[in-house]
Amino acid sequence: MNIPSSPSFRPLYDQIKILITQSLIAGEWGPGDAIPSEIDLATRFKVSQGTVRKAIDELAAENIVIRRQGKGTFVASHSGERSSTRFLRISRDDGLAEYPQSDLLSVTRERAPENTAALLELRNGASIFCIKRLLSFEGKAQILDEIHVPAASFKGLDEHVIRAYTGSLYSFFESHFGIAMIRAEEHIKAVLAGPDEATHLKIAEGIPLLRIDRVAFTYGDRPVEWRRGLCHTNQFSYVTEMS
Amino acid sequence: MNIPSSPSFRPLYDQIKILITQSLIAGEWGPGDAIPSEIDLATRFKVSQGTVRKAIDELAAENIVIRRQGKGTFVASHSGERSSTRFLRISRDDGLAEYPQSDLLSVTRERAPENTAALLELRNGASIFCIKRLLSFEGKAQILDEIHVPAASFKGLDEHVIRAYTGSLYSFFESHFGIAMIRAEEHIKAVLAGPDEATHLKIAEGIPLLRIDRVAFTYGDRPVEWRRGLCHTNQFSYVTEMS
DNA sequence: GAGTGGTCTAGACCACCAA
DNA sequence: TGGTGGTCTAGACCACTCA
Repeated sequence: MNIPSSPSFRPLYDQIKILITQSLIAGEWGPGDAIPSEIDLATRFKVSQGTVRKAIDELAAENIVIRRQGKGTFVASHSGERSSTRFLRISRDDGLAEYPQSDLLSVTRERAPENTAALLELRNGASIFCIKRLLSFEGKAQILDEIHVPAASFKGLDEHVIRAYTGSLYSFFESHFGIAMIRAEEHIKAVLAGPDEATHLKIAEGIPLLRIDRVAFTYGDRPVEWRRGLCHTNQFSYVTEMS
Repeated sequence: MNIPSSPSFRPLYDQIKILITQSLIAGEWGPGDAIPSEIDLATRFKVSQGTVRKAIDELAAENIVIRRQGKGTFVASHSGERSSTRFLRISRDDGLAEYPQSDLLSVTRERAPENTAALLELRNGASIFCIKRLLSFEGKAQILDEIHVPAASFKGLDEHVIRAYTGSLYSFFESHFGIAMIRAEEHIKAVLAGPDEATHLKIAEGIPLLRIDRVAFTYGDRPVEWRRGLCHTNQFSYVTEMS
């Protein structure tokens, strides 16, 4: 009879992966920073380089970390021209990529209603910030966003700090609150433009829009943002790939 | 083993990966089949098991092949309850998963117009099949599909063969034409239901719908299907994940 | 128990980058 | 030139499956 020493087998590299993730949660290395070299981590954790390598390989596959041959391994970030478009799935039908301009409409503090609280794993009525903004491509308004984040994690957020920042919202979240978005789930429906959307997107009521609901997660799969985007898709499409 | 240094460096495992892919294209192993064991492939290609392993790891990451510990490595297939939903991103808001029922509307032979030909990499006017069908969840029509495939690759396709088959369309393509879909790109817009959609989906004209355009690819990134789905999203959503 | 994929190691060497 | 990630090997052993 073989009694398994532990209820479930856990490979070494998986444990290493967890340890690295914990260091990321603890903020030992922030977005954009280099993490220690494979050899350093191998000696720190007392395993072979190959084992550390496999752990980092998986983190890289999840876009939590980025490898650069000859330079090192870096914590993924939403800063920089390339990475700022990482979570932006809307693109022009003619394929020309362009980063949208963001116009802030309002920042308010609210109490989380039931469904918002559930999605962000907060208690009902918890304090949240609600950011409304308009994304425009080539000066034409295309997306009306309503973004909700827990106030507890984003202390000090207000209209002025956001306006003072140039760059993507997630890049702003990283640099001001140390919160890195690493994964997101989206649920998409087709809806009709109401009065509010019609005004901001400068279209007629009744025009069809994509309603894109997103929950975004940080390290440890902790949900930290819920947003709803209403997107005018006359010259734009939501692009996905699957395999 | 000595690799001659060529203008661009190509790792051994990458070459192995290409060789395996070529065997898949040649039909040496079909969907659902087991491919040779890592050791067998290692001796066949005269490399170490670790190198074959890395090649297969990548193929597995792309869902081209599926590893099963203790059993072997198998060519990915759309047959079977689990895999038939692999490319279906529409799901009920309440989370209950259910495989839709398909009602065939028509199968016609047509000449590819310019844009269809371009997407499928055919010459203008090439012969294609056009399949129209209705997908229903719990008896309620939700998606109106129009599917285009090159006639040259799907010889003998007609209404009767499709009707005689029970199972997903991609499963049918695999078993009857040996064509396995391994990757797809989708472009999504919001549109209004026209007369045709209204009739089939039993809704009023002007109801907002998702218009989902897909190009699907086989081994070697060869496009073999273009489809447009019009989807009623009252109780359903298109679900995606990103990282 | 034989065969498969999965883990882990140790070591050699290559490609890339920066100083 | 030294450090980093990337490749490749050979071998030992573990976990899983099935006959």
